[in-house]
Amino acid sequence: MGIYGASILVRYQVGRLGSHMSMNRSKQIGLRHVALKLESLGVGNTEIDAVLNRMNVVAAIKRSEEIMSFCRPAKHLVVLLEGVACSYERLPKGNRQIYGYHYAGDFCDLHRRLLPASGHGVSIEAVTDCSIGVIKHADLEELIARYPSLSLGVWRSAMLEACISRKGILNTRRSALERVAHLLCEVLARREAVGIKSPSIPLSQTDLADAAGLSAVHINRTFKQLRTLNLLAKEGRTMKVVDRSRLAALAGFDGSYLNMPELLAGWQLEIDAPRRGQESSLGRIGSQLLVLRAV
Amino acid sequence: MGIYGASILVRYQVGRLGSHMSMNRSKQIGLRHVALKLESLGVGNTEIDAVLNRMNVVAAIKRSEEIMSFCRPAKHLVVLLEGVACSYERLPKGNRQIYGYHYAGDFCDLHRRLLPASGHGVSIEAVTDCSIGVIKHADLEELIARYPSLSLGVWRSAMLEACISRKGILNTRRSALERVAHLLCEVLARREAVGIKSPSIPLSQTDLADAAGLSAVHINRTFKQLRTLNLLAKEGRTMKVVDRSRLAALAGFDGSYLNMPELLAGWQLEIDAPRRGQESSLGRIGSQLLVLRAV
DNA sequence: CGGCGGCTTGATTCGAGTCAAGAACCGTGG
DNA sequence: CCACGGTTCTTGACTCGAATCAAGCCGCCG
Repeated sequence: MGIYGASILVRYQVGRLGSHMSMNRSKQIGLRHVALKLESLGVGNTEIDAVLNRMNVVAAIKRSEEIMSFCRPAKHLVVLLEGVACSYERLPKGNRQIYGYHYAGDFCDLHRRLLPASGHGVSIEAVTDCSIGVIKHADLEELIARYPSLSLGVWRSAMLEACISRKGILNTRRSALERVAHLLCEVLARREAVGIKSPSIPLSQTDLADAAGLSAVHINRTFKQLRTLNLLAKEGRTMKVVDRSRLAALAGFDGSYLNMPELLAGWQLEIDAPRRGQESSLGRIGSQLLVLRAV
Repeated sequence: MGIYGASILVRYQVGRLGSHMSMNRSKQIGLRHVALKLESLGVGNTEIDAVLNRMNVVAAIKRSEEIMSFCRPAKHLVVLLEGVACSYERLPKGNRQIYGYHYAGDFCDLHRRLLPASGHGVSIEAVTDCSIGVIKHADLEELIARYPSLSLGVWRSAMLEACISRKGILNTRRSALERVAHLLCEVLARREAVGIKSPSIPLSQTDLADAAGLSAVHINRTFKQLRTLNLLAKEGRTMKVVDRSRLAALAGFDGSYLNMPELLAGWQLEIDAPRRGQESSLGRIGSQLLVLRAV
């Protein structure tokens, strides 16, 4: 694929990089993720190469650090190379709403150049230790002008964000149990897409509460409920998803909106797998719970 | 500006067009809206002309009709020329969630071509009588490849949708009163952007309930409350906004996310206008209400 | 005239938030 | 090794906002 074709200028943020990771390896893995992401957006190999060639800073961000504050005054677009970040906004009360999680390969602040006013108030924070790369807005725009497939790709990427946000809105209409289940399914699916197949979810309950729009206390109770249903289990400090397909069934999760063709097999059709001819009961939580309990 | 420069091929959908409107006039107004929209997205005049030249069907849709079902099998992109539509999705229970309203000049189904799977489940319905135009996906993509400013524009448009959806998520965290106020402010602002300056809102309470994510009953009660606060008034069948700035203050509405530079003067700064030095109380509804009542 | 869709209102239920206190689990430094 | 302060998790009791159920009303159109 020629991903690492040309020489890539990498400058290290002195003293910020975790000492344990090999920089070359880290860089390569990160760039591969960007390449995969672009590929999933329909961008051609030539264009991917061109983008990677312009990416010229890599820095490490520690857990719970603000990512955007790191590169003022925003002449660059930030790309996540490794780790998980989240974009969020704070309500007047202090309360934060997490809009979504970003994974390796994702563009973090597409809005900043295009619609500075619209993105006002949105911040991005590292949920785990992260490494990021940047690309100059001017460079990216030049490439977009040159390569139609790239312009389709970034368009698609923005559209995808919109679709995911819409699903988020839809999700607020569900009960807490379904909502949390849906959120977990989404997180799991997106992690798999970047190659993390572990069923453990490295997010604190507070994080998940802010993402689901529920109070931390109620998230906790919901988890307890999911545990008694044998869908989740404790694993030391973090949660582990025990039964993905039943979790997806409970959530009514259909991952097709995530635009990950290669993953759909595992998720899409399991929703009505458990029962035939009784689909009407699947929609209702009350009876749904009873079914799951009985089995 | 040369909007109507070249000859525009317009074919009428026989028998569907409302007999009372003059087609030429309707067509021109609609196209002007598309031009304004594209302009607000930063698209140049040459490109706007090129897009308008490829738009070649105009049809009328009556209130509460499904717009998407009208043009299968989706080789075209649908553009709203006149009227208001809404995109929505239905929950398993039958319950519908309105994602947002579309106004004259908006693209309705950007996702269908780019991310068919992601947009699955989303429908678009005419809220008032509408007229629509279409443009072939192939044509649009050809233009995008040719004109960088157009590709930035559609990118921006998708991004804008994402930002608006995000605000929608944020909105679900507010109380019903603030939420409804915010929704009304958004509707008002977007209507103004397309030249409708009337303070009356032509949406049924059910529509607003589905958009706000509240039950119709509770929307009604909230309206009553807003009326006793002298923010709203009944005007025959529909609602009329009496005091825009106090409504915006109550909602904590900052319209800048809507990307409408020309409108910001009227909205942006009024939020903390009523009181100085007491900003802390503005965030809290309880006291906020008392303030409003006292005045 | 009747019927129907949208609005209005009351009574009741219930899910989720808030408050508060305790327990388990860090990482840190003595 | 243990003592510590600080998160994060857990649980209970209470409150409250919004959904639901139910009924009556208004205005419209056939």
